[in-house]
Amino acid sequence: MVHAPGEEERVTHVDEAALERLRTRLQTYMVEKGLRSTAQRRLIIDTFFEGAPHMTIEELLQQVRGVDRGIGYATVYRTLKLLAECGVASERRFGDGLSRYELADDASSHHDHLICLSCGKIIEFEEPQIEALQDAIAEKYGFLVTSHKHEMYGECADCQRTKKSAASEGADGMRDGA
Amino acid sequence: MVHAPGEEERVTHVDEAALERLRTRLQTYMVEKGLRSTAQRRLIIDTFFEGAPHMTIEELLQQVRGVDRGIGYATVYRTLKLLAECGVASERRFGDGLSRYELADDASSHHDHLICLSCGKIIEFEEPQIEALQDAIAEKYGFLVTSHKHEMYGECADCQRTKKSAASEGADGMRDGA
DNA sequence: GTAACTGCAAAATCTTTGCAGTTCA
DNA sequence: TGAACTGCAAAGATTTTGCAGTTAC
Repeated sequence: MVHAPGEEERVTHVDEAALERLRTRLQTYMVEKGLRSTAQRRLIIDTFFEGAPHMTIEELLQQVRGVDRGIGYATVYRTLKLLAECGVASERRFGDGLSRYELADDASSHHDHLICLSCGKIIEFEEPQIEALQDAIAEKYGFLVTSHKHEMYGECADCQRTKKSAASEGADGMRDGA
Repeated sequence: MVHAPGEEERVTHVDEAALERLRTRLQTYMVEKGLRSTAQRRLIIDTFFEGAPHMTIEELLQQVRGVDRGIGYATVYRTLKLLAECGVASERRFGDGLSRYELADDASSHHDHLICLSCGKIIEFEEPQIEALQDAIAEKYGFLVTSHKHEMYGECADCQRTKKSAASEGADGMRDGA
């Protein structure tokens, strides 16, 4: 769980029932398509379900390699692609060039992101009024929305604080530095 | 201008005064940093300022090569990076793995995007109420927002219509074809 | 038994960088 | 003149793919 230390933890209370639903969906999909359950897949999938909310491929790989040293990039890529295909996971990119995956919105509720460009922290938020306005806009354009992405980039409270105290350390009793 | 044919064209009325401001900002930045104005840069920059709203690097390169066959990828990349550095352009990624650039928000007004996954069309929209809600959320988390991204993915009105008529063609007496 | 899966390494993309020659100021 | 710029090609980074061997069903 990578959440803002001082912040109350919003939104990421994963709903157990929804998690079960996702696992069932995956199960069904795999049976339908004649896909197999291998040790590697189980490990990757479990790690993904239980791990931090916005893991990169790299992070996930490192984590599964902690259990099974021999797992390769390709298997992780292929497995996450499988999860995305059946709607259990969504791929997200936050502009740092890395792909991250998160559980589909059924499990954690509908949410969007605040991303700190200083420390990389990702905070989730939820705002029903924004969702409502979005729907209105889509309707106005006759657009059928299947997914959306709403991200705000900037500096989190902690980093602002750190920067400010670093600045005042620099000299003496002066005020805020630019 | 890549806009929905039937749609009223929103937002992309570029404000000439703002455009001038951006050119001035660029000019100032280049002088400050001791950067030079070369024929290639001028061509790329003009093409970018006058071209379609969300060009990819590839598209921009093709367009400038129409004028000067010898321009290389690296120069386009470097020039757009320069524009982004001085706040004249912003890089955007819409999930197809390509970088696109658009003029900074000073020129066209604050806006966000509807992206059609069927035909790739990008529609811009503007919704002050959403901006206001965003600000409220950022404040709640003590977050200092420097930029944001709000995208809705789905199927545009045209593509829905096309798909529907394709479906009814399959059967009997259908109506309008796209 | 066989079709799906795995790991590896090679390939494919997109973007950045190093270099030698060119050009703006 | 000389630092900045350009084009090319090589290098990087991330993701995908081909293949030969392995394994689930």
